[in-house]
Amino acid sequence: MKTSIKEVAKLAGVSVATVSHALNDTKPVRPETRKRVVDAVGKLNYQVNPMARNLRKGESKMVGFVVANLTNYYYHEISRGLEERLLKDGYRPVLIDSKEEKSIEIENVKDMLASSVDALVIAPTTEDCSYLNFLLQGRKKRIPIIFVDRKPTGYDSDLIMATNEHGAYEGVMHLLAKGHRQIAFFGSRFDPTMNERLKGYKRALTEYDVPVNQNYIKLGSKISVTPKELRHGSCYRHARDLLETHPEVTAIFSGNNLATIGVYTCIREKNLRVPEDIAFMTFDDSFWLTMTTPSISAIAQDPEEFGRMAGDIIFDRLKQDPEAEQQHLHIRVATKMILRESC
Amino acid sequence: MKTSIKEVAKLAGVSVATVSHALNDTKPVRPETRKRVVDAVGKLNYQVNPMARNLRKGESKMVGFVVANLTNYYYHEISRGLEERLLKDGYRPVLIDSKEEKSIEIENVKDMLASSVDALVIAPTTEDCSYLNFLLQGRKKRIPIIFVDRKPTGYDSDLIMATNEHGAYEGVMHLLAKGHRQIAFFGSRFDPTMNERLKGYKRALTEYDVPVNQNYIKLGSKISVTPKELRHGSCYRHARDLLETHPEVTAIFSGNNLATIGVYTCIREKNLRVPEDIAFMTFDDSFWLTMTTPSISAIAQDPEEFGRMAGDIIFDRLKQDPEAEQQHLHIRVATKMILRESC
DNA sequence: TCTAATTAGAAAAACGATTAACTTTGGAGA
DNA sequence: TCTCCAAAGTTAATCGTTTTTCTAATTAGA
Repeated sequence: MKTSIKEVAKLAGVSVATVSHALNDTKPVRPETRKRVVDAVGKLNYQVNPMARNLRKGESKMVGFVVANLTNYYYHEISRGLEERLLKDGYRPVLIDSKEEKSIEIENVKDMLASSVDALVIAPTTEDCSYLNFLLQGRKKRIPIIFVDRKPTGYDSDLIMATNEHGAYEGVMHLLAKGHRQIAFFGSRFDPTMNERLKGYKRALTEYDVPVNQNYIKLGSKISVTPKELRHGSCYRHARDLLETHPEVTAIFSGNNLATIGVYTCIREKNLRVPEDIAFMTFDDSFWLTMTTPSISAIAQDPEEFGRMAGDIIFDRLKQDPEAEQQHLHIRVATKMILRESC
Repeated sequence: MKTSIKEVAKLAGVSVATVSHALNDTKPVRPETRKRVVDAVGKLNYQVNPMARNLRKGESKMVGFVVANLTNYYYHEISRGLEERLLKDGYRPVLIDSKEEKSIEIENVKDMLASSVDALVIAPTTEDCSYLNFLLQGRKKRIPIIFVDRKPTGYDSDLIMATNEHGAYEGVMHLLAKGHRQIAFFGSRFDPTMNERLKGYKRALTEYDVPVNQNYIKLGSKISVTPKELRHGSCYRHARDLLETHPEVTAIFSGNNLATIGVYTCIREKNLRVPEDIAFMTFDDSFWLTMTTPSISAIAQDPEEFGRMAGDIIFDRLKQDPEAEQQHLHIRVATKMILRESC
């Protein structure tokens, strides 16, 4: 064990209460006494034991971040922003991966609640988050819960996500304006967010009176693997099938970064010229999209900003009276179309 | 607050001690009594409060992972492997970013020790880790400390890292075998690991009787930024300078993934043909190295495996008698050369 | 049948802080 | 001079567990 407040008290010749008050400024302490305490702290290299403090104060200074799929570096970026914001107030994020499995997600949330985190950020795997009602029942103190990236049903709370429908709409409109009419849509998996993007895709087509062809819409399986394995995952196979059976397709809109890895790998292996043979655009920006030849146009989000915003909301909520009826924030962050060489 | 062991005890009509013993199998409990306890637990949806338990037991079930630079997704991969291994035994990693700053690293380690983590994994920013001697002094119970990726001086402990010297040697030998003689070396920053790679580079040159030209060796600054910003960071500028002032250079060996982002961005912007105008090889493999045209050859490590190995060592150490004198493991994991189109 | 050993459970101490409730002292105001 | 209040401490309760120690009851051995 380390040195405790008791030994500090003994060395300083005061009671533990006085040490605590001196250190936390919770009660007036004579300058002379304070000096004795501070000296003792320095001499003993004392640091408070956070477990004892947290147990007593009923808090943990931890924020759980339950991530749908840590394979997706997109979430790491959110985490970066979140961490940056939390550390400013002495809080820490604790990540856990749901691997795109609802059952794991539920376990994760349960686990986090059991660890008595002070707030929870959830990037849900599925739409239905009603399990939260069950998990939270019977709790006296309610904790802030912020959803990011995907909008759940069955449980309402603060929410931060991109203008997915509009972003996809804008991207597909660009492809249409360039003259493309046979445009395919790929997604790494079907979830509420992907659905919004798909809607944007369809709306754009409809606006140009292009019929929606279900054969052009391909959604991958939800297994969670490393990015390297994604190169030849389900999106890769779907892309290969589509390009072989539907050579009339002239453009692809990829619904997210993971799908792009598979689809673009396929395009490369088939030695298709981009954008001449096939135009390409993706949702989500990444540093490597400028390393490809040609560089890849994208509908960009700012995930780090999502993380910082989530942190802001958490501290707002933490400051509020937990009993007060609260209006949930549903924040939509605008996407930005970044045109490069691929379309 | 949530329901505590007290209420379980009351409902089951036993003492808290009995509840604890029944739940932890630390003492024999009559089947009938146990059933009453289990029923009460179920009815109240009771879960132990980990802070109370940890306070009492003097452990935290957390492993601190102090990362040199979380911008580098390489460390996220280590973290993935580590988390996977730790979760199997009910432990959790807690990440913190040192942003390539020694002072931040020291604060982070101090912070982690104060949080009473049960073990520490450190990917150090600097060679000199003697500060640990100071931070650890006066602790009764010593905790396992595992270094990954970079070998420190001033404090000896378990260590896991790649065969950096050999990996770089092998890569540069390949370039030499292909006929290149003017080979540049880029690194994102100078640290012990980069130094090992640089040595491998030099040894290969020497073996071919090629003099080492200091003008061909460029090391970036150590600031920590996002991968997107890295595209035009110090490695980018160094590459631009070198390619303009030393057109005789025909091949580049990049010392790590971050440097590659900058260097390759420059190559692309200059519209140089790879490998005809300039051959390219990098240390560290990434999924996007096959998305570029041409695909990029790499000296691959398996960072996830590093994480798992670190976890294994931690549990070994935790099982050992902490007083026993221990032999520190210095594990070197072999790299693998993956040849693609860039050289 | 009596003693010793075993078993099952309860009581209480401990972990290391915070904090509410007391004590003591000194000074101000009437 | 007396009362009251504020300041600066101390004592003790508390958070929710685990674990040591204690007690009572049962069992085993002779």
